[in-house]
Amino acid sequence: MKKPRANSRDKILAAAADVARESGPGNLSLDAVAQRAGVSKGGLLYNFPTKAKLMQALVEHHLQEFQEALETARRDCAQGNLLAAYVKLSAKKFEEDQPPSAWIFSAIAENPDFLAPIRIFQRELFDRLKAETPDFKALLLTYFAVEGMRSASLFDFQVLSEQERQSLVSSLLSVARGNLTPVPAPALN
Amino acid sequence: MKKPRANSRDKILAAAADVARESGPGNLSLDAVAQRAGVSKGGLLYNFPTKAKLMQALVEHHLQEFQEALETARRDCAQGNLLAAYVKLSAKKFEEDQPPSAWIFSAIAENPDFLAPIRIFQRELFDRLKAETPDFKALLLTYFAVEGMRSASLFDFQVLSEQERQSLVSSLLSVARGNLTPVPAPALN
DNA sequence: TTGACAAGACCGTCCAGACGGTACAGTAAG
DNA sequence: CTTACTGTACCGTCTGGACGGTCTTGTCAA
Repeated sequence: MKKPRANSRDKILAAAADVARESGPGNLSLDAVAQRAGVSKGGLLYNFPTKAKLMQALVEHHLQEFQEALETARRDCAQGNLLAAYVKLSAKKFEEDQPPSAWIFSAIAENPDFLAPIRIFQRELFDRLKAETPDFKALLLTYFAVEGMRSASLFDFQVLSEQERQSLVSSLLSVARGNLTPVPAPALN
Repeated sequence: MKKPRANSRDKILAAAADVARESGPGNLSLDAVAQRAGVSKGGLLYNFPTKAKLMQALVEHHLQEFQEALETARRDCAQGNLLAAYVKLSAKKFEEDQPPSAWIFSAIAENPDFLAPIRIFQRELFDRLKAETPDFKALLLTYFAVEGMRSASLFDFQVLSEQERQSLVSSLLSVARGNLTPVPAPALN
């Protein structure tokens, strides 16, 4: 709880993600992470006493970040439409050239149980969407199409052109806003 | 040309998938695979001279299998609708309780380049779909929703109930068959 | 028919290197 | 004095894979 020299934890987390991307998810070694973070191995193990803890922190850090971004995006979104915010935020992430995604595979390789927090997150998010979205079928379509795009970006399948992707995103947004199918009432806040 | 004792290659491939699922994708060792396949390590290395070759074979085997299943599904499908066949085949795979998917993570952990054949496959499939599907927007929606479901099944995110999944699949099928918007009417067939 | 030979298919062992983690002494800052 | 490290040395384990030997099967001349 005292002050770290510089914020070592965050540096290490970022370094871990970098190493995973550059050396491949299966070659994430503690030595490499320490070196990359500009930290001694002792220092690394001081912050994360075990590799598993590092992975766990990586997952939790990412989830927290996404959560906050989602809340922000929602505020910026018309009528606080959660589904639309989700689509928009996800689309923005897919545009980034350097997907910081490889670390996930490292975590899975280390131990598939590290997916559990993500599972919970995903489930809760979907439940919220279910509660807030009037047209359930539209939700299903939109949500899974977004997940499909996420999957494509994760595995680096570049199937769509820039143009096509934008077209898809705007389709999704209009479905999310309830335009494609007859909708009983606009989402109330 | 010559006769293998029993079909060792296939046994090894299956064993590798099993071990990946049971021991975790990061713990796929040659010894474990050999033991599981009822083959000595030497015998394993004879069939697949390196671990990388094993992984490659795993990927190619799977791709070939999927390709054949898709062609079959298409023949069984009304009007040879490729998109509908794709939806149906994928939906069938998602229903299987025991997703043989973990081996993919092993391959990625070993070397992310093993995704390349899958990328090519995906791209070619999408091009075929593009050529054969009149409504491009409907294709985008359907294709990525299917990929989203595949992703969910791969990571074992069980967000949907049985009922909900069937509802989504039938929505997708009706979109695939050329009904412009997702339709509330129950799909036949 | 038989025996010799070659090649294919597989076994079992050994090893060098990598990796996670420990231990511990030192040190700069607050 | 405590916190937050650095740096070095070290240990035990696991793993890919090289290697040499063995068993099986097919071929073909005598």
